[in-house]
Amino acid sequence: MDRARLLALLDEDVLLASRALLGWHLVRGERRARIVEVEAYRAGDDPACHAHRSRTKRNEIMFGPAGRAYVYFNYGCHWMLNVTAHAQEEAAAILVRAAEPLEGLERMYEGRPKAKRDEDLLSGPGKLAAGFGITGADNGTDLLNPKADLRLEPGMTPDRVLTDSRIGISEGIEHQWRFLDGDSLRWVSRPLPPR
DNA sequence: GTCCGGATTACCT
DNA sequence: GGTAATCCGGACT
Repeated sequence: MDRARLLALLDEDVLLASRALLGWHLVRGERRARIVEVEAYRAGDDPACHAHRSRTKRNEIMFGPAGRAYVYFNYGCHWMLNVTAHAQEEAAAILVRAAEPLEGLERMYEGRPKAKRDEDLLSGPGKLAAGFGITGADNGTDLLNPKADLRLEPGMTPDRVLTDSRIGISEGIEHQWRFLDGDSLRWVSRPLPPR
């Protein structure tokens, strides 16, 4: 999976792109982590998506090109990192929920001073943003540009992908649009429910 | 394991 | 001016 292939998937189908995004590396300076958990959101048939109701100042990045960072603040204390998908009217995004720290863990602990174990560093969307120092200033970054400060790089594709309902929403819970690397469950934001 | 406060943004009335 | 928001961390049991 190279950048061109991921970008094509982002333009075509946010659900396939979400699966494909698992295993990619999120890189900033000396910090590097492998994405192990994501969620898909899309405007057309998904009331949980910020772009479902209307285009606003907050969500307008989602209406632009695919592969950009959509960063927003919520609950008064947490930044969230999304990757935009689709194009133009078909607004969609992929929320990056958790990653396995690979390099630059000392820098991640600086952003997450209360973390006690490596598993606490990036195991949640707010934690991940804090560990990478992601804020609204990163909104709109082209994550597939190899020269970008914050970017995506190809990594090891998971052998098996698990699905679940998305977390923290009230509508659209019937969709199994949470995707996890089945062999990296120690790094995810919350365990899968028993089934 | 469960509960509960947090403190900002931007959308809406 | 009100409120809801793709949640986290600390304090408990």
